[in-house]
Amino acid sequence: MKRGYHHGNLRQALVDAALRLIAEQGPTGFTLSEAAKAADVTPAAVYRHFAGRDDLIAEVARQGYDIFAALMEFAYNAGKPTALAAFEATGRAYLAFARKYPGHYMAMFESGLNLQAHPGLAEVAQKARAVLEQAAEQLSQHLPANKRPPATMFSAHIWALSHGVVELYMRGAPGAKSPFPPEDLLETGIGIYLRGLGLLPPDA
Amino acid sequence: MKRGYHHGNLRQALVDAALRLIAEQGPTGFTLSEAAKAADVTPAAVYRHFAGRDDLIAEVARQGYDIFAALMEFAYNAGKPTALAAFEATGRAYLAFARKYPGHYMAMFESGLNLQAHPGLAEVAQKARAVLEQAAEQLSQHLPANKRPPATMFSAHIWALSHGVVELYMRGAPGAKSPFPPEDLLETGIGIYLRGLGLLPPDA
DNA sequence: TGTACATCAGTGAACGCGCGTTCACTGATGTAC
DNA sequence: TGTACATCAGTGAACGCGCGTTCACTGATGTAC
Repeated sequence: MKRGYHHGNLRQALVDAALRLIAEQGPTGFTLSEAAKAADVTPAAVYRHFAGRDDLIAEVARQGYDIFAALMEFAYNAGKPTALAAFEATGRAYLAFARKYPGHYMAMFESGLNLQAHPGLAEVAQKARAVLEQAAEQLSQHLPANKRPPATMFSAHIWALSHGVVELYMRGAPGAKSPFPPEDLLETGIGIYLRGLGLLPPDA
Repeated sequence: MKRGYHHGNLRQALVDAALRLIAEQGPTGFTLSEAAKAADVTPAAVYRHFAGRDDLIAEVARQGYDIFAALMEFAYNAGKPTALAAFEATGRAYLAFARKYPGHYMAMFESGLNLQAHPGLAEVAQKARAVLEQAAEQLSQHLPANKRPPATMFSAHIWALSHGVVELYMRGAPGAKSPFPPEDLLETGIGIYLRGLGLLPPDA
């Protein structure tokens, strides 16, 4: 494990330590000093790689959005050629991401950091959002134009439902336990929603 | 404003100060010392009325659940005799509560406090939840028994959607701005969902 | 291959700060007579 | 109504702590010759 005086890749080691700490204690419980200690390094060393605490969290979020966008993109492509299958796959991918990358997810959605304040963060966040919007756009082509809701509203509904399921039913949740597996909850919820749009047969 | 040496109702004054601070800075940014200062009192005085910082937050949440349950109950009753109207009214009430009582809302859903750790908190939370579940139960009576989802799943969907809308589209949101008014987003989302359940005509 | 030197990643000590919490206290308030 | 006294809400000082951040430094690494 001895890597000599210089660390080798301290920057990413700090990100990884931050990820673990954020997943364990939430983004606000996370401290720069702890992350430094976890990486076997003095707190001051962090400043060789990041402007400060917020900048480290922002980098975690940035990597999160990257992974997230890639995952959504992959799910979307895997679901093609059916617009419906592609759309449903992105919904599942949302939850899978939240489960598999809790530290990233928290840094992205629960740290309260300002997307505009960190260069590049807003763009990569928008890129992730765009995948879902594209899936919604394609799917809404299957609706008669007159009763077609805007695709952005469409995807906002799904995004909100997914986020709500994660926050309320996937976390160790405040005291209560989930009545249903989050995955089932989202799956059925999206199913009912799509039926309501006329994209699934009423008796499916 | 002089109320003499004794404060009069310091307990509630501290709760009110906490509410304002939590609404402004989030539940984790909130400090006991600031709350004390806002109530024109020494930090130590807080300990005459609360066991500590967490206990004060818990009391804010407790009062929040009380108001929340009352609001939901009122909306539910005002929507009767139609099960559908009653149900939709509770959805609107959820958002109205989040908007009108942001400090309470944050203490309840974003402070990460353990419902079980504070006596009475779990009960009052359950009471609030029960109102929505009751509305869902009644509404699901209008569905053929064979294709009726469990009412708890039903209400979980609506709860998740509502919470997601609040977190993602009602807050000053991380950098982005909402594409739609949150109220519209929830209204249309619930509408589509109910149509999917067969509780609204397909062309409504 | 060997030497001199520049670079710069990480050190270690220190800082000022605000936090939650404790403690012995004081003096306004309420009550008993 | 007046006096003596018990209560207890709020004071003020102090504590230990961990935080984010700064600074002059050191010594391992990489490069030029």
